[in-house]
Amino acid sequence: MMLIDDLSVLVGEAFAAAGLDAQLGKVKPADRPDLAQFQCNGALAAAKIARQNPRVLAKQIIATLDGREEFSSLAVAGPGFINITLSDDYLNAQTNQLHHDERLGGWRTAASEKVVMDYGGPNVAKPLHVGHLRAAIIGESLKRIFRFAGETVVGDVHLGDWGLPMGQLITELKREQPDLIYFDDKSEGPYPEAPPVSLADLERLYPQASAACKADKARADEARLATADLQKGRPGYRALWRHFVDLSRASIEREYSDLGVTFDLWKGEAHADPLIDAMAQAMRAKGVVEQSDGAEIIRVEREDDRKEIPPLILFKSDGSVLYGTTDLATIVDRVRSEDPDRILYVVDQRQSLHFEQVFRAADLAGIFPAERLEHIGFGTMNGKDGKPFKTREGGVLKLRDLIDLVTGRARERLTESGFAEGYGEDETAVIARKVGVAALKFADLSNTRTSDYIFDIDRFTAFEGKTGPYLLYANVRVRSVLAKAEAAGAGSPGEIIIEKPEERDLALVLLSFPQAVREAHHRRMPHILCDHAFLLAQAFSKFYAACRIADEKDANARASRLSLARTTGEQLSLTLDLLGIETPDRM
RNA sequence: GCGCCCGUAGCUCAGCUGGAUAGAGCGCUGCCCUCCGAAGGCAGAGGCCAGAGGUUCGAAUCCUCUCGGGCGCGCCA
Repeated sequence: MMLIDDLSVLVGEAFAAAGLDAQLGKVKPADRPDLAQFQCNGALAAAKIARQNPRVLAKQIIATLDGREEFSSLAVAGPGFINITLSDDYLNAQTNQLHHDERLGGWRTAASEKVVMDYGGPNVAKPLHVGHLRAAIIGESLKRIFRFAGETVVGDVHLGDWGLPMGQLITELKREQPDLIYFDDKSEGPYPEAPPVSLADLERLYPQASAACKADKARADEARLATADLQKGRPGYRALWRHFVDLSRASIEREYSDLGVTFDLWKGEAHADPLIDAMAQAMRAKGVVEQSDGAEIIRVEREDDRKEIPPLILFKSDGSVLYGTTDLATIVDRVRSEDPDRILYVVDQRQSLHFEQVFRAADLAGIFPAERLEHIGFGTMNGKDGKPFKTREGGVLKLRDLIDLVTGRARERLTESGFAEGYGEDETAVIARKVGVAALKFADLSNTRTSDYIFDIDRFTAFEGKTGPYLLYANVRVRSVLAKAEAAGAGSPGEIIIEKPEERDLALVLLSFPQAVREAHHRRMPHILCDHAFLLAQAFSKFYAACRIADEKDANARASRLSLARTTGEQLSLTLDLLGIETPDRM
């Protein structure tokens, strides 16, 4: 069910009856809510094609529709807009239907697909930082939206566990503890079960190594060599690497989980490694691989390219692989183990050229069709100076610190407002975390996915206005009023009969939910659902301010409003859930 | 150099498959709790949609150019 489609069909039939394209009957919410609820601009377009007066055409369309029970008013306005207002009977019927729908009107795709979604990309030995935030929360939301829309989704973290950083770690550790058995080139194991380092060591070693390699070419070469050895299977290095990965994974998983982000697969670049040789063989046999300066490359440029697309390097001149190679092999792995219809990469927009190369190479090699590989790029989080965000000390802000910060602010706010009085320490802590994380996620998700935005800590921890906490607050008030009604024996929710303008507006927002889901899914844009959640919470707040609910004297009105409130609460929590935002029962 | 993205209210952002008076939040000025949670509601001030051309009955939206900002461009990930 989708109100706007039903209306479009009706109006489209009127256009068809006039000998015009039914597509012209497309109805959308009115730009001028003071004049109507919906509008159709088709007469203007039709007039252009048919070389007729748009107002005359619009009148003709209206004449066909006039008298239908769906409408209370149809009018021509301005140059030829058709303004549409629904009859309350029709609106009541639609709203009651939505109220009884298990999916609250939620849209579902007609052609369900199996989708692998890649929205992780954390690196071994590096704690998550704000740079991982967007991928994680946009990906988590898209996963939920896709699933709600009826797709089958497999989320994969795609751990960065196989590149040069691994060689850097190995060589750095070797400098500190050269006597470890892992570095003995005569040893083939077995190696100790316990890791030779702690997580803290790892997080210290990596930046140390990275800086050293940048400063000193010899160190960089050494790390490159170690990377190549690791990839070739040197036993000591493999054993050491296993420890690194295991240590990191546990910590990374915990941090994602604090954000409410989960993955179905915890594979990494290394999983694809064993597939590389056979893949390369097949590619060579297919004739898509060339030699160039000692490296093996795949040329992916095309005649009609507007820019130069560099070739994808399959093997470097020293024989080791790059992330393009592992990305390709990862597609091979995903095809084998998941057999997906589509693969989505939720990765920073700046990687777009890389993905273009990988997608083309995959297509050329017959691994997977490029049109079913999508780079869901997102904008960079910048500081107030417009450059990628850095802390005052110039470092990257760790996700853990950010979560602690917003949770702390939420906690302060909770105590000063007196909301959490008498809730007990455990519950208060849980609420503070939910409120803080909701603020964080909503602030990020409500930006258009593809655009860069300014990371402003005050905005991320704001609790008024268009924020996560405002939505949680609205949701909590719905629950609260319903609980009060029940406690007071106010009867149960009944048939929705709209009387006041605030009720009408709320109903219209409720009925726009399916569109929001369809649009968010179609464009892979969670911010569309953020807007819906905000509009819904706002419409509810106005309704709540204007109408008595639990203590309304008239029993029919009370039952109707209880239904409206309940439906609003359900749809609001559902929408928040699709955004990956947890809702406390009270706060 | 080539290519991509962006420039909308004091600030942060929507709107961009062309359509009426360009929206929201924050901030600012007022008002509203003897009434279901004021993290709320109501009202107000605030914009030549970077600039210049063009297409069109109609442009924030499409095209061209200019200015300003960001990003990417074969052996890092």
